[in-house]
Amino acid sequence: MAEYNFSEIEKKWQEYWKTNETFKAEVDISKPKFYALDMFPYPSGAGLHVGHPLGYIASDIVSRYKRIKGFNVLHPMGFDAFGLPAEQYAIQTGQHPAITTETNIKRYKEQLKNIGFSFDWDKELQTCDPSYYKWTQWIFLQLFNSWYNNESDKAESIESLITTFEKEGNVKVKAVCDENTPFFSDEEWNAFSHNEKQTILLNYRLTYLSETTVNWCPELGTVLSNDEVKEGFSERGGYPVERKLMRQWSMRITAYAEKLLQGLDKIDWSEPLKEMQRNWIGKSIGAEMDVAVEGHDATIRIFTTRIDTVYGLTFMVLAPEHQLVAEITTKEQKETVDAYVSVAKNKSERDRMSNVKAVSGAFTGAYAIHPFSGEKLQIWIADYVLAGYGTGAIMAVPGGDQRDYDFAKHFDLPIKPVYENTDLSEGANPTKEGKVINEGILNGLTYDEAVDTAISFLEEKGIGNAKINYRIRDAIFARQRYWGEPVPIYFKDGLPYPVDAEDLPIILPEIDKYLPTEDGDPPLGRATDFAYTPRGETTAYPLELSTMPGWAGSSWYWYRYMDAHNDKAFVSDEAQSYWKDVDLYIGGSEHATGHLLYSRFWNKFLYDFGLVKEDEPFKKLVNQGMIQGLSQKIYKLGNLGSKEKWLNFMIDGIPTNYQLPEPCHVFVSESAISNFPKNKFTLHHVPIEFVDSHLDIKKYLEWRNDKEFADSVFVTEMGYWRNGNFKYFGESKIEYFKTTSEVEKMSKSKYNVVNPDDIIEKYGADTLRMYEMFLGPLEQFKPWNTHGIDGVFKFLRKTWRLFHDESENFSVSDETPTADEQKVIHKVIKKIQEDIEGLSLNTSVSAMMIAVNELTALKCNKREVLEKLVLILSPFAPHISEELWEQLGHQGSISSAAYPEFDESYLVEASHEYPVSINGKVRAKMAFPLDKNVKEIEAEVLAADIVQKWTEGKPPKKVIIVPGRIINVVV
RNA sequence: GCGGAUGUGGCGAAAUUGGUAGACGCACUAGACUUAGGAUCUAGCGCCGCGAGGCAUGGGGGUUCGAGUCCCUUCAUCCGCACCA
Repeated sequence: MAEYNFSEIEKKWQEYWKTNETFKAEVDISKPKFYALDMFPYPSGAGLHVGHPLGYIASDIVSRYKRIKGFNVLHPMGFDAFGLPAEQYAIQTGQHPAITTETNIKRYKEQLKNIGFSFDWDKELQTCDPSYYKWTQWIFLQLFNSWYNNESDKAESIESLITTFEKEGNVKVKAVCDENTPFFSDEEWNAFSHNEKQTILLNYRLTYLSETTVNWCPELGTVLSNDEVKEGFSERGGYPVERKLMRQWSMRITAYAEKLLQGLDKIDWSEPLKEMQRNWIGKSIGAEMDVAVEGHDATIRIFTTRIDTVYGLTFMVLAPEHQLVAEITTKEQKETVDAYVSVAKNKSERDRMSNVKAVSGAFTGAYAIHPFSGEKLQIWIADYVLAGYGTGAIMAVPGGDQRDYDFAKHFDLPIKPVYENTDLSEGANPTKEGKVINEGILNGLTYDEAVDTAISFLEEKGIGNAKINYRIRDAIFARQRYWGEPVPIYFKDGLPYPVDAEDLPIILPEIDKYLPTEDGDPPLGRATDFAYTPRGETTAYPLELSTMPGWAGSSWYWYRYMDAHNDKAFVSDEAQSYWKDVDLYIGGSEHATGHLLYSRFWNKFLYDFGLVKEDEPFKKLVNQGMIQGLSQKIYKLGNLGSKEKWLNFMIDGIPTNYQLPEPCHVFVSESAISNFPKNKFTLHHVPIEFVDSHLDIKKYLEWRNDKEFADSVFVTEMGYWRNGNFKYFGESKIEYFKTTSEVEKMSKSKYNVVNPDDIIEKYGADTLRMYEMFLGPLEQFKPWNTHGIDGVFKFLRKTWRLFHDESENFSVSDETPTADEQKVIHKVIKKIQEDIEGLSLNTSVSAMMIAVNELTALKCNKREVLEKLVLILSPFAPHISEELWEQLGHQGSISSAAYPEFDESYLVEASHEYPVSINGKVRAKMAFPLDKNVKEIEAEVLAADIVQKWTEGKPPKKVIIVPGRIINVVV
């Protein structure tokens, strides 16, 4: 037997697992289930880097642990395969995105397999596979055919709504629907034409087509949802995004706002993540109120969270887009208002954001009547009031709100205090403390009383009510792109109709070019015969040309893994009743307001129809931190194109000039950078493989592969390198050219990607797995560095040696372990168990190292101990564990073995075994856990309650002592 | 501005949840074995001090017999949202 030969062992066992289908997960009601899920990757062209598997390793450790703990574990992997990068690549190269995607998936799978995950590859899914997206389309149809009933507080079939309309119209219906839906009676409904009915139903459907303001990205040629836009730029590609009015598909996620919020309380997610979702949903409790406009029938409806401050209302502000603006603006003010509106309209989202502090607005010339006091109030428009939130109009209370205050100061509008002891000379007083002053029915009341009183007043007068508002908007659900799921909708008379579920999937058609058509239609407009003939008809109607957004396929995929090959249903009832929900979901926090919110939404919808068993899909969720790369950069004098003739710099404070042989590119070592004037450099990324404490200049130039750079000069603090030769400025000779490094996200363009395959080749997958865990807490962001990896590798080699003698032969003893050996192994069994349950995987690796060190020191080679050691090691380092398990004489995979029980009696400290007595001072023999010595200790009893506990009871069970002092007594 | 998190050696980090701070690993130092060492083993390794000892968990204050841990305050860094009424 040879030394620890990881590559041979790893190959052998990966092969074994594959041929024996070791990790196949089938419904087995005799065992408890455990579902460990990873966020499936989008297979990009750059391949996996060492950061990707971090979460997968963690979930794999838990999966393997749960298996030997007796659970039936579902641990699947698949690919989120539709998306923009493959399509952008297709546009550039003409290659079909399916081919790019397939190639990338193949590469990903190879890389994943090298790491030795216990995935059940039989369950693999790809969102771009028609047998998968058939069911994505099917769920889309369910949403299209549903509405949300606020009365029953769940989604119901659209048929039930039609029945209600036919019987009693929509007046009594409490639905989540378009706010502009007119009221109608049963007679009116029945008198509507077919098309009118369909148009109205769109206001109720949970996926619907409507005219809305969307995020339009001209570069990508598509609309984007709110979570795909970051600070006015597209998340993918970073292109500018505009607001634009378009007829678009949306998902009525707002119907589930309250449930999505409530549900957060019962799931085990990290607090920051829940907070992000709460923030995104943005519930605020307040009131709505109608404010009459002088000389008009129209009233302005406003939303406020501070109805208690209504007496501080001194003017009104409308959003520039508000529909009443045109109507109420006076002739005198028309020009000013129109000008302001058009400026506001043309402001891009970015300009608006960068200009948050600037106060602007225009007076409409109209006046409103204060609903409580009857005072006359000026009506203004301003872009600090958003059309998209609340009612697009506010009551301005400059005494209580800083923005209103700034506005009032700027335009010299009146400011009134609301609460007692308010100083308004510097700013508004937004607090709720004290009593309301100022005249009126709220005078002298506290905040709570004032709110109640004001709302009662509004209700009495019929001009308002309490109101809950949510910030979350319906999600735009269409992309004018090719590489996505076709929307199963056809058009007749310009109205959308669902494709019959029997006719799914609507296959993504082949097209000649992946660009919009000349008419500006999405790329699907290029397809010939992309049409649908409804059952029982002979006419073919055009199908929807948009495709679904990237998040469609990922909003339900965890159910598909349960029953991946079912062609009768998206998941069988049997599989779903067993696997139910995800016990542990690991993935990045960047999906907080996208995937994780949409998934919960779809899940709750499916739950309403009894299609799934749990209303929350992910019981426990952990965000793994990103592993960042350490980029290497070099300084270049001037721009990339510019050449230098002279080197002007300082040495020891003396200005120095060197004439270069001819003008050339000049790179400067980090160590010499301070010799040069500042701000003359540009920084360029260098592939990290050329840097090993210093830059390998030859390799770098070779890589540049550019004649123009061939004679570049590389300046260090002592001289410069050129064409393989070094010229020194003085006596000293230091030739190393230093780069500068920076922690950044790993990416191809920064040349800082570390491929796990390289690590595996050098150290093996088991070392990679353990090292990634050892790096630090799972949730934390951390840069990748290989500095500690030797330590982990040494540990595995040491472990191997416990089982083998000096001549590398397998050698274990059947003798009974000593008490010391038992203590070591039981301590670590307990620790690992606690750590895995708590996902504290970095400390469990440490614990394992300690155990192996201790066993090595004890020269322990007892079978009983080593078997247990292999078992607890197996989730972390499965390959070496399988090999050792086999050498110990076991048949088959270790994953069918049982996790060892720990025996508490080996772990009890000696403390309570020694008699203790009390007499002012206490003498006791105590075991000290850390130095493991039993010492005689003199301790002084200080705390009275301890003395009492001591004297009341029998001999204490446990006494904790630090030198000189008793610190606790467990009776 | 609002919300959330995090601050411990040269570095990654531990700390049984209020009980000997710095486990474990890296780096470093010395020694042993070696033809050699980027192999292995042994010892040392927070700071000050020859020592006894003293000081140390971003800073300041508090509660407690006892605080990295709890409370108040302050500073710094990171993340999310951002004119949300």
